[in-house]
Order: sequence, then C-alpha cells, then structure tokens
Amino acid sequence: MARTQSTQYPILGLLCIKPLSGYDLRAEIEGTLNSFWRESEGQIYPTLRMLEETGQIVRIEGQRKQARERQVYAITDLGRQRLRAWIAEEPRMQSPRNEFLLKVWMMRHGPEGAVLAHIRQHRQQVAIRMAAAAELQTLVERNRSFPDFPVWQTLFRYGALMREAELAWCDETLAALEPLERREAKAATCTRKGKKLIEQR
Amino acid sequence: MARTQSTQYPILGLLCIKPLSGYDLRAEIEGTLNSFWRESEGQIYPTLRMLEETGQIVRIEGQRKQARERQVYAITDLGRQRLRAWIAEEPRMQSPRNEFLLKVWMMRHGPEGAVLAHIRQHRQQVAIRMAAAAELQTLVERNRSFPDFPVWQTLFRYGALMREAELAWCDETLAALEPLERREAKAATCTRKGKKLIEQR
DNA sequence: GCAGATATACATCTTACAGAGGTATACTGT
DNA sequence: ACAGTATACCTCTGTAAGATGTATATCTGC
Repeated sequence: MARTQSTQYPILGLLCIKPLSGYDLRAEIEGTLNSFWRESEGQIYPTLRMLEETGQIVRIEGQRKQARERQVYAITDLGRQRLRAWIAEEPRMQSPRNEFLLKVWMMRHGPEGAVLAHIRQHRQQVAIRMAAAAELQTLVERNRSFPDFPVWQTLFRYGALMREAELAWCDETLAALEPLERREAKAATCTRKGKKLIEQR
Repeated sequence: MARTQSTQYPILGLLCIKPLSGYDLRAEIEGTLNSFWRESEGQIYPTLRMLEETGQIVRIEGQRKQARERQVYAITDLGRQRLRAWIAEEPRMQSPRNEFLLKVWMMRHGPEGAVLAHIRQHRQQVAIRMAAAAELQTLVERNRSFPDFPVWQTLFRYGALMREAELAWCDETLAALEPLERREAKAATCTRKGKKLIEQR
C-alpha cells in the first residue's frame, strides 16, 4: 500500500464534516476511525501541506506567520471532487502481516507453551475491545437522527462480528492444542534421555 | 511495525523446515503463509544478507563468485535460538488501514451506489477465497501425520471463521443500506430542484 | 544448433510512512 | 515571578514496500 498517499483520504473525509486543525485531525482519526484506520503522527502535517498545495484544502485560520498558531483547514470543491472519485475506485486490501498467526504457524519452534499463552492473551484483549465497543455504541445511539447513523451501525456490527469470530477461534484452538502440546512435552521429556526425538526434522 | 525487520522471522521459520534459496523463500511465503503474511519481493535478499552477516543463516550452496548462481541458505543454531526468543515475545498487531471500511464510513460523500457495489464485489471475492481455501485444505488433509498438521488445521479454521463473518456482514449490510440509499437518492432528486439539500452539512 | 521468447534468480532505487523526538505557547500552583 | 506541566504543532530518520532493472537458464520452432 505504499506509493498511494492513502493518508489524504481520511483527512479529506473528516474535513467534509467540518474544518479542523492538524491536531484535531489526529485526535479524530484516533477517536472515531480507530477500529479500521490508524494514522502516523508524522504523516498528517506533510499531507496537509500537499493537499493545500494541490488546492484540495484551504487554510481558513492561522497565517503561519507567528509560530505555533492554530492552523485550521477546510475542504475545497476540488478536494470533495477528488474524494468522491477515490471512493468510487475499487478499494485495495492491506497486505496482511499478522505476527500473531505467524507465531501460531511456527509454534513448534518456540518455547513450550509460549504461543498458547499468546492465544490466551489475545482472547483477553479481544474481549476487552468488545466491551469498549459496546459502550461506545450506546453513546452513539443518542445520535440516531444523524444521516450517517445507519452507516455507523454497520461499522459497529463489523467489529462485533469479527471479534466474535476471533473469540470463537481462540476457544476452539486452545481446546484443540492445549492437550496436544502437553502430550508432546511429555513425549519429549520421555525420549530426551534416549535420542532427542524432539530435535529430529 | 517499522524498525523491526519483521521479514527475518518468516524466513527463519521456513529455513527451520529445510534449506532454501531466496527465490524458493519468495515462492514459499507466497504459497503457504499467504493468508496472513505477505512479503515484498525486494525485501528478501537484503534480509538474507543481514541474517548471514549476523550468523543466523549460512550459505550452503553457491559461492557468489559466478554471477546468478543459485544461493541456498540454511539456518544455524544461533538463528534457531533467535527465532525461539522472538516467538516467545508478545506479538505486535499491524496497525489497521482498511480502505474498504474507510470507504463505507464515508459512503455518503461518494457517488450514488458506488460503495454498495464495493460491498457486493467484496462479498464475491471473499466467497472465492473461501472456495480456494477449502480446496487447499483437502489437499493438506493428506499430510495428516505431519507434526504440524493440527496447527495447520487451526489456521485454516481461522480463515474460515473470518470469511464466514465477513460474508454475514456483507449480507446484513446490503440488506440494511440498499433500501436506504435508494430512498435518499429519491429524496435528493426531489429536493435538488429546490435547495440542494444533499449538500447541506 | 541457434535465434528468439520466456521463466528464473537476484539486485537496486525511490518513496511512503511509523515512531520518536523537538519546540513554542498556555495554564497552574507556589 | 517562576518552575512545572499540559497542549498544540511540527520535523527528522530509518525501515521496508513496491517498482523496476538485469543477468542467466530453459524452452521452442525452424
């Protein structure tokens, strides 16, 4: 997903709602897009400058003369147009880099029980996120009348479905692998005296 | 996930199974880790050099004297040790950058029906991957006796659960948003003659 | 047996961007 | 008045993704 400057799109999307400063944008991305989009601190300011130079946003407050003045940006018609065009393009998928599953895949090369511990830990984190999301959802319920409300609902639902599946997998997998790893460990200790069976490959 | 050189770990993991060349590694990552790990073409060779310099792998074929000779690498004890230590560390999560959900989130700023089309397209792709995974799984079933077989099973199961959830979400969401977008479009065309209601914000 | 096409194997270069740090201003207690 | 801390904004640097380049091996038809 390099070479695409995908940072610009969440910025344009948020500026469609209302004018914001770089700092606000950072906070909004962190707060509302968090579950499916994370932005790097250092990418927002360069991107704002690029968007301003290409006329997709304008600075409506702050002259950049005195230092550290609050700079507020608003989207232009061109920006809205570009965003619209981008939305119509087919979305590209992030190339997966799932360390958790990679460690599961090579669990036999790690220390005894380490990966099972990761799975238990993962289960717990997912459960925590699940509770947090449910709480946030009840907060958002108050804005039922917002035109974007139905879309927000579907996004909550997406998170809920994924987390449910994740939890189910953790439970299944622990049930399947826990007895197995115990048995293997026993077998290994039994044979280690003789031939180091566990090192064979 | 920068600054971590995470590319080294799938390489070490694969070399635990058997010695391979850079080209082989690329093919193996593409073929077997594909569903949760993707590696960039240009990252494998620099990483191999780094691993060789730090003594985690050794070249067992190919002298790098004559050009374009096949270079085969094997893991060393140090490499195995490092991998083991890494597996024990808590896995870090990839920061999400889901263009698909981002477009869903801002669907009202895109052209009429564009995002619904993306959702239908997504549904179809997931269904295709689902069928492909099922086929691959029947192939792997033949290696029931492999020590890694139970782990492979859980990884297949992970993919299956996620894809099921994904499909369910697509169906739900299409059912929820299709009638809505149609109604809004009608309302918009009705009022556009008067006040451009759709532009209000 | 060789000319051209294609696949394989390896390498480099450019650019996006994550992470961390830095600086200036505003506020707050003493 | 002054130190300490929080806020708002901005910069720098290393890592790695992805594109692209190039050399060698293998195949194909004539």
